[in-house]
Amino acid sequence: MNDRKQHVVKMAHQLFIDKGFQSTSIQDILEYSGISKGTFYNYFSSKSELLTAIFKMTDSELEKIRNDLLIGQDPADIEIFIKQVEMQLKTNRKNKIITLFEEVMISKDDELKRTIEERKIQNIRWIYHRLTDIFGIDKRQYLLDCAIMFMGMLRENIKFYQLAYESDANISQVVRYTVNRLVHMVNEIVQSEERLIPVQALERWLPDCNRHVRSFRKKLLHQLFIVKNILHQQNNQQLNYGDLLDFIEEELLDAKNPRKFLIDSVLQTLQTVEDKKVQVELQELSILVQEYFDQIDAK
Amino acid sequence: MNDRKQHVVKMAHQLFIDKGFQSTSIQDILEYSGISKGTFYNYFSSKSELLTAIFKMTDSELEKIRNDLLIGQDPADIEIFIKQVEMQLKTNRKNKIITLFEEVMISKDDELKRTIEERKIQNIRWIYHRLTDIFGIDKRQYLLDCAIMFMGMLRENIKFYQLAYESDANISQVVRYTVNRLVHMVNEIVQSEERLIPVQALERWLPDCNRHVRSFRKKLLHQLFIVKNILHQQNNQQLNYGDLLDFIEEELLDAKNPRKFLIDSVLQTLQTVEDKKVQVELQELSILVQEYFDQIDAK
DNA sequence: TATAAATTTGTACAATCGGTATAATATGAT
DNA sequence: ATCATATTATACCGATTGTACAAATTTATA
Repeated sequence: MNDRKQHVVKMAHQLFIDKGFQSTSIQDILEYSGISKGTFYNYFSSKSELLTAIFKMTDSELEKIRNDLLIGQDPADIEIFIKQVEMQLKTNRKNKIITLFEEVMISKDDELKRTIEERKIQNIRWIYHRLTDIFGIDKRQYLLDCAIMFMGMLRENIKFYQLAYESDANISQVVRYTVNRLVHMVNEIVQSEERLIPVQALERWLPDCNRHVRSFRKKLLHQLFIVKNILHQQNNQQLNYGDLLDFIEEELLDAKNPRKFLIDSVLQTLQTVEDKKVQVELQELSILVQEYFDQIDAK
Repeated sequence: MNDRKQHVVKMAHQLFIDKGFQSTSIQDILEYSGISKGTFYNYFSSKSELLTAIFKMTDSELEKIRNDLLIGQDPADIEIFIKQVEMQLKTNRKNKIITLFEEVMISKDDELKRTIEERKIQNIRWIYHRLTDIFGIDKRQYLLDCAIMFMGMLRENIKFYQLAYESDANISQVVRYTVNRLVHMVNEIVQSEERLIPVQALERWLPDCNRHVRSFRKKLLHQLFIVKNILHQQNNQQLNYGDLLDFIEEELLDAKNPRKFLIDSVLQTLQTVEDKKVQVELQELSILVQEYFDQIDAK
């Protein structure tokens, strides 16, 4: 994305946070970010499209934060999950994401609505995935229901807790309370063997068109996570390895035209790590990258 | 409320259901209900005020349905609670209340936002009250938390269940599943003695200005309920007694200028029931009515 | 450097929206 | 019949999103 365009997105986001989506006119955005109307409609076809750009940015931010919290940790440790949820709530509040979500579910733009809906589903999906880490994959039949109800409880608890305590609200207390309920609920549901929504529905909810892209994203992030994790466990002295991996992630997922030669170069540098396990996983990563560029060339 | 005005409210509601609030222009409403712009702004000061009128109508409808389901039943019977919740969901869906809610939380009209917020709190309050009926008043310290979480679970469950089954969605299955979770959760929370939000907050959330009005409404509905209940238990042959009680309710709560002489007359007719208990409760009712008119005269 | 291509600007414009104002007309009660 | 009230039709205001387009500016390329 263009630097200038990026700048407009940032400025608009700030305005949305301050004044809300509906109350911010396009004229406001033009003045605040110092561009003309023509340029705006050159970048975005509408105010809604600008908003989706903002969502994509905050999505990436959130995913990164979440993953970083997992590095070098046991995925089954529920304390890590709690921290992740807290961070999610914090960044969402910083970006006023929830307000923007609700504000948008009204708009006539069906495309935008679909985007929001998909984001919510992705979130449920992430929670479901983490619950399988924590409670064991053998309980997966019940864990989608649990993820859904956890989201509902958490949302409503936060809302009324804030209403009760206003500025003194201590969100982490709410998270802990809700997680405690969740733990008991999982046990109870597993025992009762009651199910509401089949896990298979999760895949059906996500549109086919993006499946390949998402699939690649997921695989890549997973593989990067594995490598980072190994390096972390070894407490590797050369810290810039982490930066190199971050660079690969950014270049592949965010850049418009990822520079293959650069990524190849970085991978080669990483291969100098004298560790069998790391080398094996890096090989996997290289294959993924190769597949990705093959796919681009095919188009 | 004027017949004509009522008609406009109905027509507008239909349009909102079909097209949504934002997408329905005032011009649409004028054409659909066959009035002029001047008349519209004579009836309502804004589109928002029209919406609050709709909410008030559906509120009354819901309250009536709920109460009728309780008549002649044991309040501690959880099956009645389930039926009440199902009916609530049904009428809400019929009136597209939830969609309208969400659509409005965006608007710049703070007064309207406050109205919606209050409605949600009233709903939590009702659930809390019913939970004390079902699980016992001694557990009340924990039942507000339970009511809040129940709402959250139910809402999210319905959303994703509908996403999974679309038109085949069987809401009562969702309600039953969620209530089952609730029952176990109540036991678990009582045992753990964990609390999140103090019950006292419930009263603080509601604005003082309406307290007297709400208080009267509540008392009146309660007293009417008692009388209806006694009559029902006796399986009284004269069915029009129920109609007479309904009339009192409508005249007092919905009419602009309740006709005291009519209500007095109806009360006199009811006093002819030859039953000590009914007569005592009717006396209570008469006192309430008297207090109400005293209050009006004082203004 | 010169020229062509792409981008950006400024502004005018159309259409729609919620809401105000008002003069003319219709309705209804006494 | 009269007079207050309710209703209508219409013009208008300011703000909004979005389009159109010629002129100016920046960028890439030869």
